[in-house]
Amino acid sequence: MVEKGKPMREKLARCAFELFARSGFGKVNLDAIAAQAGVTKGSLYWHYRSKKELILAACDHYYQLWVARAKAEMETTSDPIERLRRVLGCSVDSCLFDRDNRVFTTEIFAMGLQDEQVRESWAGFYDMVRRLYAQLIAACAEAECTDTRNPTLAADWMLATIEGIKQRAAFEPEICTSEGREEMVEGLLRIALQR
Amino acid sequence: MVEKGKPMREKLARCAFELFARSGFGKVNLDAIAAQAGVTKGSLYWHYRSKKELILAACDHYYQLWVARAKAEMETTSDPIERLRRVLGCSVDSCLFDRDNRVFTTEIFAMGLQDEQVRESWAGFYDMVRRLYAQLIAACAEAECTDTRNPTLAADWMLATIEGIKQRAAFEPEICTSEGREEMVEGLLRIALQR
Amino acid sequence: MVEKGKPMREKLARCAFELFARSGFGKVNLDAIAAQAGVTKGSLYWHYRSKKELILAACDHYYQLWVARAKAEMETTSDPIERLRRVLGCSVDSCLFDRDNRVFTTEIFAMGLQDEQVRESWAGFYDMVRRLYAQLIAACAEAECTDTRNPTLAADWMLATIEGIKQRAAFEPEICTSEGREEMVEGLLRIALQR
Amino acid sequence: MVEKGKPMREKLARCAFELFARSGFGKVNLDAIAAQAGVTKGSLYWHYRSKKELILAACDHYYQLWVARAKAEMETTSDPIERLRRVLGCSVDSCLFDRDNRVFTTEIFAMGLQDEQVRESWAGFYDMVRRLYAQLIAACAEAECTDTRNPTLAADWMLATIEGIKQRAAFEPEICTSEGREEMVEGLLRIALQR
DNA sequence: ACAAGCGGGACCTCCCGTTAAT
DNA sequence: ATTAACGGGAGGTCCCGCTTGT
Repeated sequence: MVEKGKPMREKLARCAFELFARSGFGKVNLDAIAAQAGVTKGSLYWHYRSKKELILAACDHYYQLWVARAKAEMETTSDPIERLRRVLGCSVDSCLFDRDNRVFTTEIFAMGLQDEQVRESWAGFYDMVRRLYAQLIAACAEAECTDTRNPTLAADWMLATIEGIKQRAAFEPEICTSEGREEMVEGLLRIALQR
Repeated sequence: MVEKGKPMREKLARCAFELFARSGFGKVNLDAIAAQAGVTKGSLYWHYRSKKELILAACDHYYQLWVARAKAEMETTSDPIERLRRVLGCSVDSCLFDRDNRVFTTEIFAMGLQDEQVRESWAGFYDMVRRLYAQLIAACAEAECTDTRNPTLAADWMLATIEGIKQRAAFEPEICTSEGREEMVEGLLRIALQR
Repeated sequence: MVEKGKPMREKLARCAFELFARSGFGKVNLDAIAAQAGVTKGSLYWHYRSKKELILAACDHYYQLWVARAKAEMETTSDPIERLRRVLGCSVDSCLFDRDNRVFTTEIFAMGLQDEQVRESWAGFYDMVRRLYAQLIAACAEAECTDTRNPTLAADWMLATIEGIKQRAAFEPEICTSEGREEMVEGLLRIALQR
Repeated sequence: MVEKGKPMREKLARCAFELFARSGFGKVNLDAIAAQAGVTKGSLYWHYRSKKELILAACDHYYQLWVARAKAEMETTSDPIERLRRVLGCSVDSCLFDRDNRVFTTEIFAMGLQDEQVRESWAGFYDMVRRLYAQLIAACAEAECTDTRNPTLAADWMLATIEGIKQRAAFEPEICTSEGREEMVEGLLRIALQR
């Protein structure tokens, strides 16, 4: 079973994502990505016209992964607060325990500061995440369990804090425990629901 | 006055910082840094034996800049809350209006994920910043103007949020206004003082 | 006929050998080798990932040359002593009249003192040469024309002396004549056959 | 006691010799040599005008060492054969047990193939060594203990074999034992005295 | 769609020799 | 005699993107 149906284009994007997420854009060359996908660079250039295109494809791959994970988490419960808590837990897990996620998102952020297209790509993803969190927060408000007046604003503050947690996790391994995770999730919930 | 007394070593570190902060580590080559300092690459090698050494020197330069700015801000008032507010304002300004600061810190963070020495360097700076904020927050508590029980914890959450603000600023230019600045500062004050 | 069939990889090894044998490893750069082979340094990198790999390839090329020459010489006669004499003559010729051979083998020997891989490569070749000479000497003994008891030992002493002849040839051009050659060959035969 | 009387020029030559003998000419830079001598490169260039001059000075230093060792060995006995045996033992020791000696002489030999001055320098030393050995061999003949007719020729063959022993020692550590040493010395004596 | 090979160039590393000052 | 600092440049490593052929 050599991965039929899934065309090579997607496989290359996935392999690119995996390697980029391990070592960053600068340290991964196109030969390595092609080799990881079982082809050569010439083939890679048939699917993508440049390294940057491949980076953007890796981003899209990452966004899809994120959405799939969030959706899966949301379908496990119908209680608004629990739902928010679980998606938050998902985000916190990525920050605390998933080094690849830290590397990839940081690389994207750094490149986005210099490159318009990458910035737009990431901004679109960020908006989507914000909308999703705002909806989750609004659902909590509707359930009368909180008095949140501006869900989008609450989501902004919460997302900002998540970014900082990701950074702390990289430099303070001691917070990357299950206890730390619970603290972070509850703290973020307080910010989100403005309790 | 062609900068005597300050040796070339520091000038190189400063030039390196400035170029790195504009374009990132990957896009700045040693020739450019040497040229900016008015010497050649051969001379640069006499002061720093590798690009990484130069990066670390640029970091130290950045840390000194940060400390100098924070100290200058702190000396403008003796009121604890106002003092915290002003240092926070300083941090927020860096995030919202100083693109170079965003680029440089992000590059450092990204590199720190791959390199032990850079990670340690940044971790040391981060600890220093945290201690400073914790002191400022504790001073507010002592002045009985708040009931903050754990200044270090409060500083952690606040710093995390600042990181996120930096990221948002990169992708949402619309928040980079003086009104946005005031909102951010007040919001961070609330987090710091747990009101 | 621009050398088809023989892939570029071998052509590069041959060009590398020729240039190395003329000027030594240190004075030959990869651009020169690539240019000699009619390609650029970028292409060279596709075939060999480092200068050292190329050096080892040049060694292998040299070994093949040596073997081909020895075999050709051996096929010219079936008399054991004459056969030994001719192979010896081949070796002596290399020492006395082939400056490239002197340069290349000396460079390899010098590098072998510092580098494990080169040392192993050369040691393998040396063993092969020793076995070949031991066989030739043993064949002479079998033909009852001598009382050599230990062909390998005899080969060792003989090869050692050949090395010294190579060195003398470099510093005493006056011994590099056809008369000198005959003296050397006969002297080495005496050592080999322990007469 | 910081080495008075001996001027820095000689100290530099000695340090150069030691470093060259460890790593070869190519891998030792002038800064390292100066540092080893406790000065800086600028000072080195006051004493020597180029790296090559320093190499030639290191050669002279080596020649002096060799002569001193040989003389010391010769003064331990007055018996001609024993005297020859002891000087030979000295040479064999250098080949078998002194890696630095192997490295340095090989580097000199390799460089001599490309550089006229180095070649002349080494040739002069080689002649001196040959004359010394020829005298020792002639002394044995005078003592009627052998029928050597041409001491210089005998010395040539013997020295050639010594070179080969040096090379074998580099690639066959198993011959570098005290038993191996005795075999070599006796074998070389047979060659020298044409027994 | 894919493979092999190639072209061109950027960049870091490294080092020799020089100079101004002491 | 000695030092800090510098200039200039060579060379190995590395990689992106292209071409050709199948």
